[in-house]
Amino acid sequence: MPELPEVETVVRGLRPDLIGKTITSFWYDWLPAIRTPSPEQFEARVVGQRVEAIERRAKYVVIVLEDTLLMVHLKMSGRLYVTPADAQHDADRWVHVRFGLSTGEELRFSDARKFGRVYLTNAVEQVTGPLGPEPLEDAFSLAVFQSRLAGRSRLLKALLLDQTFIAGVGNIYADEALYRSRLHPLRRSDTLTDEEVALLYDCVRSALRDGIRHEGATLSWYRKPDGSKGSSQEHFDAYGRTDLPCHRCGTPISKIRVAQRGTHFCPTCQRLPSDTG
DNA sequence: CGGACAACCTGGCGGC
DNA sequence: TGCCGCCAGGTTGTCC
Repeated sequence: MPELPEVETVVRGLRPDLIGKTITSFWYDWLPAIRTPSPEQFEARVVGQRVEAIERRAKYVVIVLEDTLLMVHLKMSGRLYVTPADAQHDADRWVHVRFGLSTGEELRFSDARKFGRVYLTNAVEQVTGPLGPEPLEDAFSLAVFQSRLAGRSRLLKALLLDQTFIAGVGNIYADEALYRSRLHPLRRSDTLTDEEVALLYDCVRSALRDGIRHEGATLSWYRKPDGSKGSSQEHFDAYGRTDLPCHRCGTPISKIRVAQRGTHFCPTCQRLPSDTG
């Protein structure tokens, strides 16, 4: 589910609910969700720890505890939220990890598809492996983008999805960024002009910023920590708009397969140089 | 190095 | 209504 805008929205929503509270218990019912360390170690290291801050790196939620980092990857269908602990028998059938809190509430990790994972670590990179830069940080300048493109030839769609190239872009915002830039998803990265590189750089950032502004996209599973839906999906130009008219030219949006992912684009606005149209 | 593909899981939806 | 096949926001490992 969640890409950078959705994870950022989760992080922002969790802060007021969680910062300053202390974890008093640990429970799980799906062992593979406890990625590292062992459940015994996990419990020993997390109980008694106060939440000092909550951050995001790529698509990971990073909960800063006094002596360790609690990291969560929501993958496709994961949710993370704080709720009164007596709400144990409500409609959420997919809760696999609970952290009891000093307030009598609990931090829940819920995940219908069971792809999501939780981690304890002292170093973010130990969990994430090598990651590209954060696209919305000031340090990610056009010059950085240009230098990361140098000497490689990749399909633009695959490149944007590559977390070691840029961190946080997923299938939705890759399609939206390419639509905005009028670049074809099958375009090779080494065929871009300087102007196109600069345009793509701007479009990736604006697509992500707008996603955050709309508090993420709720397609099926994603919810903000307060349970409400994001509205980013109401503003898509490409993603999920197969056969609907392009917002710029009216041509029906096409859907193809690129990098094994459903890929939506306007065949009129987003031409390959070889297209004679 | 780049890309295809399978695997990890379950739920929702369209088609018959 | 019921069953079936297909699709899904992500990542990782294998193979060519």
